[in-house]
Amino acid sequence: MKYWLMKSEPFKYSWEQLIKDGWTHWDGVRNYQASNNMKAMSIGDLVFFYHSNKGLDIVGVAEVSKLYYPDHTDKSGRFGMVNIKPIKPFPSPVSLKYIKAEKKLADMALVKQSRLSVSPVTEKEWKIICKIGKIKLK
DNA sequence: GCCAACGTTGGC
DNA sequence: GCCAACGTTGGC
Repeated sequence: MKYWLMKSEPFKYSWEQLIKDGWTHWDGVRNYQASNNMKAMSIGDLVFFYHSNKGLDIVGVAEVSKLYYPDHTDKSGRFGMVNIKPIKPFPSPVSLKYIKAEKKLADMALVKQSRLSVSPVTEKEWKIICKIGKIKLK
């Protein structure tokens, strides 16, 4: 089991929209590091859904539901995507502010590489954030 | 709206 | 293969 974090601007594609849709393909990534992270995902891996620009918090947990495949919106054929489906919203969303203030989370890629839209999360970080956000998975 | 960080492009 | 110029992301 691996853990990830994916960013989306809520006015482009929000958590609420994901709930409505039931699933989505994560198209539009044009960054090798982000794309490679998606390549490394397995079915059932869990994903924090983060709202960038507006909101600035982790609002829900999603699950990888389809392995990396070519992004049809990328004409160059260099980048791919995965599908995800929503699992659960956070009863208490975890803000970037909190993550920055918490020493144990200071090494998160979200903080260190603020421009990376798909990043890995360690098991330790995952557990801390779940606890803070008061989310119980199954 | 500004700007720092950083990825990409293209000339050499 | 280097690096300046440029574009984009995203927090503030």
